[in-house]
Amino acid sequence: MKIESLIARMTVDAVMALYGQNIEAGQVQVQKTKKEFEGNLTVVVFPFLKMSHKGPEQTAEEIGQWLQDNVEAVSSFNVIKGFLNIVISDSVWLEMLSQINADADFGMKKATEESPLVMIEYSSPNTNKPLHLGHVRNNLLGGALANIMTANGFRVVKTNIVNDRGIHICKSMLAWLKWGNGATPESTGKKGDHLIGDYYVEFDKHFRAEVKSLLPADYDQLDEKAQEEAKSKAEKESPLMQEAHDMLVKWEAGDSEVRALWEKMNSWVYAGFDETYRRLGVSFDKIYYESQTYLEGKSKVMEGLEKGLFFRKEDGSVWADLTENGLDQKLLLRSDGTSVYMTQDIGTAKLRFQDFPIDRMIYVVGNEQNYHFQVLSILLDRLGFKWGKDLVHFSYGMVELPEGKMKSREGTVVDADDLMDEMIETARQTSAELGKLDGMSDEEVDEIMRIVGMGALKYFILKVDARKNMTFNPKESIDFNGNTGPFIQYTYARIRSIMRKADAEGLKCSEVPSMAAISEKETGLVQMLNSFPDVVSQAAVDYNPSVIANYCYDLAKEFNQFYHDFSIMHEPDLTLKSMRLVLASCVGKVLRNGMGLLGIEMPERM
RNA sequence: GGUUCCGUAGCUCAGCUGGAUAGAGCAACAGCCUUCUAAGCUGUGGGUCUUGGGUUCGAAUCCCAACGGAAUCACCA
Repeated sequence: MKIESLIARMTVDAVMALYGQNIEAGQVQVQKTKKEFEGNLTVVVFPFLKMSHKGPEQTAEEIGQWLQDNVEAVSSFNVIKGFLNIVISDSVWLEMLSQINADADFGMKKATEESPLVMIEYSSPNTNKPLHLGHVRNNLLGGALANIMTANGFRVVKTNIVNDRGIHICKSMLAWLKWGNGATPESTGKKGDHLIGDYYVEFDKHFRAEVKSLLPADYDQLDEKAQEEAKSKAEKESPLMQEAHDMLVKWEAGDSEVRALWEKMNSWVYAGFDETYRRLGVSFDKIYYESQTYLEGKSKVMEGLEKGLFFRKEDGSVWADLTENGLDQKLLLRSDGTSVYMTQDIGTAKLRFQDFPIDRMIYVVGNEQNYHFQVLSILLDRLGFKWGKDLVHFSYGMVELPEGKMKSREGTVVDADDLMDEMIETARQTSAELGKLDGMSDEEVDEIMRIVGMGALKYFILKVDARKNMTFNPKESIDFNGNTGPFIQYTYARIRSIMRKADAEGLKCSEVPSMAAISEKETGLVQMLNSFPDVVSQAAVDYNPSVIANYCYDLAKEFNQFYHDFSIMHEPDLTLKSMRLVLASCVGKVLRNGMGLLGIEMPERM
């Protein structure tokens, strides 16, 4: 049993024995004792004053005395105001450490056949542009969440819905045909997704020039409203846009030439995405493509229409009435019968449910789509999906630049590949300045700099609460000091260094000596380690990887102070030395496990 | 205007199932490399937790209101 629960339960007994009152264990507040006071655990006694009819000090004194007399684990206590600080005996800590040490997968639960099946959707890119910083946050959160759910004993299916059809793809295709001169990733040496992205930009450039030329001569003299109308008219008349639309129509009709080009260009993009995913360290168990799911949604909506769940307007469009849910009416099929975004998500849900017995569905999608998922949840529930009502929209905040949102028009979009390259390069420079690279082979340097650079990037993004918008300043490159990934990696590398030295001396750290004297600093570390499983489960309950990141930082920080105050390898007392080796080894293990959940690798040296 | 989210140190963020003197990092300043890796450690300065009410023995945390910011409310995806 956990030591906190034990104390809470024994406090219940104490209140019964002393005051004859029955309370629940849940009513007892047991918390970690603050650093400046002596003790390991603190019981807040204010809630019991009504039962004891005595002052806080006296009540705490009585309960403390009872606990010390009746509970073996309690070795002493002290009272400050209404706070009962309890000192837990050394043997309890040593036993706890021994258990943590014995469990290689400490904090990780295993799934069984009966475990609930959770499907997590993340990434969900469009195939007309390369991935940017916003996608990086999405992918890292999605990947981390998948790890966290797995560590909590769920069966997890990671999925990706690729938006591979639509007008935006046609724009890229058209631009490539017109101005591409047959360029390929091979001929240009460019990643496929970047190549396609360039033609998307190219289209936009020509398109805007064309629109400008189509504007009436007196455009500048018009008032704002008239300007807007004129612009919208010009955009519709634009031959380029018409061509793109024609291409989309051909695509829908299955025109073999258009389809062949579409497939060729998409395959370039996928090759590019795969490389970015590989570097980010994320993967998927099942990928869906909108080109394969968008028709499914239509049939599902028609099914709902027949059942009377939806209604048809005079112009032929199909709607859902959500007024009883406090929302508006929502379009599901256009008057021309084509599907909208919502329809596609319904279709995707249908296919997923056919493919897997899903118990819970988590969508990792930005908070700009909160309304969409509120509606989707209601619609899926009406259509009879058992997880529809409780679908989880893991809604994360936007990544903003100091001057505001990223805008592709202004060229302020932070590209994912560039960012990773920069992080690794910065890691290399920093390391070289610190003289860390001496005596390492080129391969070793490459590998460690990749781990450190990516660790800095991932930690930077995952340490902040997923729900909040975050600011990224490209000019001030991501830090390597303080509350950062590299700090935690560095702490780990030092622990590994100690382990190598111990190994060279022939010391084993498999067992905890039962009689070692353990200091307050050490019990603090053991207590922290022991709370790791709670942190992991809290991260899953709140859908928030940041609690793990912040926990790892706290643990690493605490160990660094310990490392500074105590010498492990120079400790003459062998019992103490052996206990500290186990402690260091456990800290290393928990740091590796915790950071592993965030998808952050740990270097053996750095 | 409706809905949702956010407002904590100069900056970036923790803390939020109510508990002790609100914590880190960055930036500034002062120390520490004969000691297991100084990407580290120690210290100093920096706060009306947006504001005003309410509940409570006790509120950054819960409730209400105001102010400020973001997102969304498309026959876009």
